[in-house]
Amino acid sequence: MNIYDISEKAGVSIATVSRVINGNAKVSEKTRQKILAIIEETGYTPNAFARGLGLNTMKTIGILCADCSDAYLASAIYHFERELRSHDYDVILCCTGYEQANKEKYLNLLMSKHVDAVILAGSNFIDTGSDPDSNSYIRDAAGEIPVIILNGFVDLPGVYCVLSDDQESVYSVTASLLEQGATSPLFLSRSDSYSGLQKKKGFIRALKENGMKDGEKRVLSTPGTIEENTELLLKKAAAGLVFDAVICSEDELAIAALKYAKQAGRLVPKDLSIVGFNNSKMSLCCEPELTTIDNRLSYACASAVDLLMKVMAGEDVPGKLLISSNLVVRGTTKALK
Amino acid sequence: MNIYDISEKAGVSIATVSRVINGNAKVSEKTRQKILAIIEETGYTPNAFARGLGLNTMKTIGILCADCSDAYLASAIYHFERELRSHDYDVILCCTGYEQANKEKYLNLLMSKHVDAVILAGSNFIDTGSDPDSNSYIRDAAGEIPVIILNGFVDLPGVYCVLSDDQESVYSVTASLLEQGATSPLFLSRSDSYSGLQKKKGFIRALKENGMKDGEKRVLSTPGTIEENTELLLKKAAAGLVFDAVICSEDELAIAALKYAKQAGRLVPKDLSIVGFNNSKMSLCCEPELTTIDNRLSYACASAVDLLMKVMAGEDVPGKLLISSNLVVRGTTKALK
DNA sequence: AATATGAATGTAAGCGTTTACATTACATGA
DNA sequence: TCATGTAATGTAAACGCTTACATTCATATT
Repeated sequence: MNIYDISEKAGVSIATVSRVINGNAKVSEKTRQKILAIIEETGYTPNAFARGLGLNTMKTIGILCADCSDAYLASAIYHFERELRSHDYDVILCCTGYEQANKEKYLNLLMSKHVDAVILAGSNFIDTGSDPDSNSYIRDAAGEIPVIILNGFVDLPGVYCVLSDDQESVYSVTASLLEQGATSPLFLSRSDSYSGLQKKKGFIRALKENGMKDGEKRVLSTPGTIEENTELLLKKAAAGLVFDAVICSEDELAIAALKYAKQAGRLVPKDLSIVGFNNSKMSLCCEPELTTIDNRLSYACASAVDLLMKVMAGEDVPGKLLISSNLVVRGTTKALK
Repeated sequence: MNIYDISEKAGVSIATVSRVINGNAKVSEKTRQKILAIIEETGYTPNAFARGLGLNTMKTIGILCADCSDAYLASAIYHFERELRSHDYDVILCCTGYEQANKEKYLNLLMSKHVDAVILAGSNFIDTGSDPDSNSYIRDAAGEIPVIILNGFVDLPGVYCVLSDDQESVYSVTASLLEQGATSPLFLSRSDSYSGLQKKKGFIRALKENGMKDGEKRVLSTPGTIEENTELLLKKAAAGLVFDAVICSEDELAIAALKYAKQAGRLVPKDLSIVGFNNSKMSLCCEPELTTIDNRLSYACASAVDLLMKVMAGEDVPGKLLISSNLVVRGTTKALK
């Protein structure tokens, strides 16, 4: 069943059929109805490949992420997918599995499939090192199609970044904690990704403004599982590290902090305050439930798709869109403003 | 840059170039090397649309799920994607958002994109009701391309089901709990999906074999959030429902049970045993950590992809593949065999 | 030396669309 | 009635590949 069959049944040329399918050229109302009826009746769907060949687009967006089973990224993908589909775009998903080499490889693969744009979900796609050419693979892609980055920033033409104001939110919660009497806060971070770095900066800035010069020393960078990080805190404390507040770059780290507190016999939030990040489901699984920073992911994703649609429509849009976060106060801190 | 450019540079015909790209016909080693070198040098990639048109396949698998931000499905998708990509297949992702109408709509959409096969991730795609034609949308799809179902079973030609032995695993843990002295177990289930039903059956069977005829009455079906389910248990207990063990169809329900226990002042696992399902990250976030059933998702996904490759290679494979589960004993039950 | 054989390569016809350009049909005004 | 403009439709080329079939070429066989 192809466009010739339809045109024959309708007694018109294939061009006319194509025109009613694409709805971008004038066709008399009578023939349009007739063709539509036949399409409906036969259940004909245009061949996507041929369409792609002719139009050089398949209405498909590529999403690249490290690991779509990560709660945060999974959520982002869900929102992206639903939002994009409402605009009639498909989603090709690509997970790098945190393998460095896959970033460039899969980005190129997506390009070769002629996706109309690509979304890099997660700040790990940005190299924060000093090599000026480290993000060149992004630049190359952006030269051909729009590139959207979620929670990462790089200033390149054709790259549009949507990020939460991580630095500000960590700064602000740290400042509140200090104001409330905390004297030795700790910052737990998963990695030195772009957003991890921003959060760290916010933490250090808050400390500095409160006369604490040793900010850098109060930052613990650690990958590792919940269990490993619980161990790590126990060890650090045993080794003499003092802390009465832990601000984390992810909820999972905060869970580890909470487990540490249980095992060390410290009372939360009386002796120790804990703040997570992302307002994930995990933050509701523990006792007490986590105070956490909600970076309004679904709003960020919707904004990103909005922005993308504008870019593809040829509109002029800024290369950076900042989304403000909300602090969700629960049981691992005293009341916070 | 197209195949003509390459053929020209190499001084051969486009057929020869095509042959070395596809590697399925004889080309002299000398010309092959020459062409390969030119392809490498120019960075040429064949146009995927034209390729699709010619071959009528795009090496793409569609994955349909209700909600890719659900921890379990997210994990499944991750494993599927990586496994499929290692076989050089792309993944188009489609989330129905639990909307009934989207199941058929998106399945058809995937078909119209000429995916080579489709994976239905999650048992919610199977209608367990009595309408004999309720799964006809699956049959229609399976008439054209292979359909893989994860954790659901329906006996139709062209449909291949990979499922964990949910009934057996719930039966077995329930039996162990009873043997250990539990007298009034409860089963918490999210929904009457195919796999939910199997789990329920296992629970009821274990009860019956231990002389308890009121199995059905000891099953609580509940959607709802952690908070709502905590409330539900508090209310039921207040209304006189007695239970000393809770077996859940998902870890999240077990978290609710744990929260109920905390609020009701019941000791876990001394007064109350709790068993979750899926061995998700959530099961590690609480105190004590959850005893849970690990249905070996990554193995199931790998097996499913294996099976799919065989189907597409024309091999004869069974329509049902059962994956055995493992019980992971942690802190919410006493030692279990 | 003539011929058969088979490997390597080329030719050209699809695959199913879109769309620029050509054509037709029809209404309008002179 | 005829030229003119416009709306509706048709024709055919293009998109970039795959592949059946045709051709060439080198080698082996007689």
